[in-house]
Amino acid sequence: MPNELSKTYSAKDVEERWYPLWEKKGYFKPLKRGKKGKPYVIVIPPPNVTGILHMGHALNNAIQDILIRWQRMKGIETLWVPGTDHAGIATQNVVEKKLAQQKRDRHQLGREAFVKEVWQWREEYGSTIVRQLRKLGSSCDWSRERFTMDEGLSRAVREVFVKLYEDGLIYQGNYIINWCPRCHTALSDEEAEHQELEGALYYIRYPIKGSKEFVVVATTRPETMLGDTGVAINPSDQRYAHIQGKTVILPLMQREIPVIEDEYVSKEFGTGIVKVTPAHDSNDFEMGRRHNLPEICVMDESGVINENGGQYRGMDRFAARKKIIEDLDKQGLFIEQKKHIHAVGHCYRCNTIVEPYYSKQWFVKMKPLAKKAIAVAEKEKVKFFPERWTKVYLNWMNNIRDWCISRQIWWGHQIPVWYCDDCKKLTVTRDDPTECQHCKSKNIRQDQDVLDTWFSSWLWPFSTLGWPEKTEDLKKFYPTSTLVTAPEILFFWVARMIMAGLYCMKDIPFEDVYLHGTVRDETGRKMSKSLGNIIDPLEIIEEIGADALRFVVISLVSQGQDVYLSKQRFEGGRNFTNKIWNAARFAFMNLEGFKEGSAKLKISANELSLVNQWILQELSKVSRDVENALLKYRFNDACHALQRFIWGDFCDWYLELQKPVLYGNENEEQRKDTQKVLFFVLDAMLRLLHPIMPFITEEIWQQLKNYSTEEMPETIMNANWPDIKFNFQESTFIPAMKEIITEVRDKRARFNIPSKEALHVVIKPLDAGCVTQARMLTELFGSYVKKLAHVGVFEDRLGFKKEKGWLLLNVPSTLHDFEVYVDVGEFIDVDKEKEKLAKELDKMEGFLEAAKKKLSNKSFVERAPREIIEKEEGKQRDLIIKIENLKTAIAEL
RNA sequence: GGGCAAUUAGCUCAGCUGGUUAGAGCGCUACCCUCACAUGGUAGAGGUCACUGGUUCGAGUCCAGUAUUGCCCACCA
Repeated sequence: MPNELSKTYSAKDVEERWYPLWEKKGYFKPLKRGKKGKPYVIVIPPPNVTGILHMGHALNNAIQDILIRWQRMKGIETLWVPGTDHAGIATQNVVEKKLAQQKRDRHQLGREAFVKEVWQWREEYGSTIVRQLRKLGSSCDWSRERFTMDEGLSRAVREVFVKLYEDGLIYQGNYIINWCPRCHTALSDEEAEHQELEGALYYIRYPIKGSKEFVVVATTRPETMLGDTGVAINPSDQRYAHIQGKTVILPLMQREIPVIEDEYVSKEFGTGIVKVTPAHDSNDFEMGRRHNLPEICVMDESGVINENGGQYRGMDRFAARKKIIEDLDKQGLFIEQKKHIHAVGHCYRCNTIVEPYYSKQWFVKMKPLAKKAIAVAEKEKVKFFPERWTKVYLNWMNNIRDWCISRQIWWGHQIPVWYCDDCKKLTVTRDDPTECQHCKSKNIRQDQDVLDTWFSSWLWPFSTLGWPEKTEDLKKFYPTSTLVTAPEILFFWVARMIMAGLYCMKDIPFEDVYLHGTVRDETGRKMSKSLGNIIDPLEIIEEIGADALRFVVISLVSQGQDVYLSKQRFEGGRNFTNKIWNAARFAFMNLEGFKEGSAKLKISANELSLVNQWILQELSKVSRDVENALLKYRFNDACHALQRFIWGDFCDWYLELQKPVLYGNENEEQRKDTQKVLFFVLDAMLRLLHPIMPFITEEIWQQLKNYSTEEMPETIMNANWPDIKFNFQESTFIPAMKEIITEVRDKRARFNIPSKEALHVVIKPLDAGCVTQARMLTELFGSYVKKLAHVGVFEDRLGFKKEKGWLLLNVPSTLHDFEVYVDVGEFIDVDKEKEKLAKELDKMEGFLEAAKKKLSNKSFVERAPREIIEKEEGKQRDLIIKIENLKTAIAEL
């Protein structure tokens, strides 16, 4: 019956079968079983509704799923809250693009119809990413799925806005903000991404009034001169003492503007004279305020020169820049331009160069919120993994600036502020007002702006649990346990969530923050659609399955280092799933007739063969290793430990060694024991692997259940995390046997001895006292060595005398009292062998030299710890023996 | 300008609190379609751990500096 498993693993059928079943049965919901105590909770970093699954998501969600599945199997109540983000600007852009294709635009539609259009778009496409997350195997509790604009979360946004306003932490004001001339909206400082660009520093003459002299200013943005209302020098700059208090004529505009003195001006940069444009530069703005300079805005919301720009009106800012320089040049006022590399802000959504723009916006005062957020990181109440991010976080928090939260777009949470046409006062309330709070006038209008997307995301860890209602979920699941995300949104999101949590919930939102690297292509570039270097995770899943994808991606994650991917890398994952599959097939073939309640092995050391003891010992080790790795978020370590055990220990050695036992009928009892152990190890192995590779483990495990007479859980998802502790007496026999086998195989390979040629191997006890032990070796391991190394005779012989064609094996460093010989007869190639042995001898003598030097070093012997010295002495003894052996072997050739 | 990472086999990377004969996967070479798997097996080659100093009995591992690369932050126009 179980042999229906096909020869190669087909991920697609398997994966499509299990996920719907898990979900339907409600296994992703918080389930109480086993351990009491604090539940383990993760909130998903909500992907944009516009999103489609990319490798970054795959990595991010694979990690979360591993943590959740692992904790769930440990009997802890787990919750993984999924959801999506309305992604204000990004989504609006997408829908606008769609409209444009239909030759429509949002202004034609009007606000209400446009918003409706976006909602419709969301209905249609918004579940794409959510469906794709399922394909990955993500075990989120979908019954709790949230959206940053759903009713509850909108309630939360409203609540926190009003609360902040009432606490005096939200204010409205005219300031220079980052403006995207393409999206037509203000951006926060974080949303303006600085990129180093090669620009130019333009040197321009401004005539001094009533004089033939000039002052020379240097600027990177000549077009802003149209709005200049002053020229500034440093008060202590002797070079310019003579122009203090003078007036200059602004070229092109012929405006008279004063020379002011301000400490801000650096004497070293440019000419030491700065043109002051208060409406288009944040430093100039502050300077302007200090000196009461007018603020003249010369651009409109699209970055086009407006009516204040005189003859340049209607020109795009960059066209104007060019024209202005030309015109200045004609007038002899342009001196030169010098190459200048500087960081220029770009819109994080559309990559347009942002314009510092003077406008009325809403802001959140951040300093008061940051205070506690700093403390919790310093006291490690919130811990960052890798730790180095703590510093980055603290640095940002300590230099935090106010957060511009108003956006001039339509898709988002409209700002809950109403202006009264009559008394001009503001109404800010939790429920939509019908009249002015102050004068009861009905002539009120809501603020047209919406809030920054992140103003809803920063509430995510508690808004998704029901806040501001006092729900059961909130009580039970807040604070959450681990946040898994990428460092790119450390400031945007993580830092702000910590502030919001402390402000609204009076408690941290999560205990651990695990920051993983960015997914890049093999040349180190970020994967992006525009670069055309993406590897589509869905395509990979289609081809080789989510398990293989997860395994590969996760094995490359090392402590926050970036992940470099190429398509070729996924082959390894496919091969590994296939290996597991075939190991299982083999196991099932050999469990024929086995049916026992052996899930719990109750066998003491002396009842099992050494090989069985050995694999159980290795299993204990790997279960410990995986546990430790996951505890420390060292996912690649967990992967490697499992791969090494499954492929190396289990498949390459254990299964191969047990073939004689399983095939042969000589020892029925040993065969039964081995079946028991095989069942046990396979079961444990699958459970250890399940968090990383959920589908294949479930598939095999369901088959395995057929062999158990004991009740096993319905799904491996809810099986227990194996806690395996075998402590058999360490045996030197297994490693020695492995060495003998390897060495014999080596001789065979190097001398081209055909596999049909059965070899003769002799163990020679070095003294009579070891005879019994040698006999044990040959008896215990005879069948193994014979099968795995194609040995015909494997015997022990006291006083064995080597003849022509016999070679001393260089191996069993763990067996001091024996020598092992193999007869390669006619196949011997003396020169080849000599060469190899000489090389080996050379190496060993080098090591011995080093060991001797160390041990004869007085300070080493005096200062090094005892066990290190003993180890070194042991090493020296081994080396001496080895060298002796090598020398004899060479001499006897 | 400030900060952070990285630099170990041809490639991609492990190497966590200093003590091994420095590891893995891929690739490479040779042999093997052996009754789980050729998406496989066996064996093998391949490294003066970027450089220079220092601390130490002992450094791939700690410290300082140099170089190269990448990332983040920053209002000097």
